Amino acid sequence: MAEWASTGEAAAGDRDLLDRVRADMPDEECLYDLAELFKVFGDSTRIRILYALFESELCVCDIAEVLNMTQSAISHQLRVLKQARLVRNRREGKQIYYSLADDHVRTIIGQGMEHIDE
Amino acid sequence: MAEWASTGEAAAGDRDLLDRVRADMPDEECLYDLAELFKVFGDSTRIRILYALFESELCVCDIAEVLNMTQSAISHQLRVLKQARLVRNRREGKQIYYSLADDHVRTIIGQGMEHIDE
DNA sequence: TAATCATGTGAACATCTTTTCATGTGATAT
DNA sequence: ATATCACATGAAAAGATGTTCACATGATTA
Repeated sequence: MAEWASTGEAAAGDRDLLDRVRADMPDEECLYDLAELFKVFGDSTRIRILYALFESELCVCDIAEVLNMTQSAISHQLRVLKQARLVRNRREGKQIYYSLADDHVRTIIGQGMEHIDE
Repeated sequence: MAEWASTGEAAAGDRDLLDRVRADMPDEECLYDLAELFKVFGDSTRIRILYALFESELCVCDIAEVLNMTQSAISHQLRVLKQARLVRNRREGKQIYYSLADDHVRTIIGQGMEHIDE
């Protein structure tokens, strides 16, 4: 028996399997963007900011107060969230109000919650 | 006019709003776990591994070949994926086959894709 | 048993991240 | 205009992360 046919599952199609996997793989750029997106969710400060915005739009100093962090730290993170188009902002006088950009945020976080609650 | 009533949106409920936001915030541990989970998705190597496993279960060396990376690097990443319970494995002779642990993986990645395709 | 194959793992290195600190910008009020 | 408030931003320091390298483990075969 040839060595490439040694095991069940992966044995059948075989040389084709890896080719098929390669073929179905999205392009490099897409995968990179996807990883970048999840990286944004991968920080508890940013997760907390997003959760805060679930309730209502908030200005920077309010977020800072709720999370008990410096305004500067929050501002840096809001920039990351904005670049990922997860939040939007609008100015009102001196303050700038941030809100969730769309519903994917809720869905993604919701699915994440489901997974850890297993 | 008192300064705390200066703007529209956040002005009404007011002192209550931040309290409400604080109240609805999941506990620290939960938020941390959630961030940890997304951190796992936040690396293009791991995303590529997961995508490869969309197609079929695969052994470590096959994954390494498909991604054109060293077996060691893949092994390290599989450990991370396993600790996050995103993949499972089974032994078959010398080889160890990895597969997706559940459907949250597909859902989460799918939602991520939708977001970047905007 | 010894050799070999597939995989796991610890340490080291380079790189990237997050926060802090100091300062810059834009808007309001005096 | 000047002071003040809310926010943004660059640089630096501390910490976390991913890959490589060398080696260990576990299973098969000779």
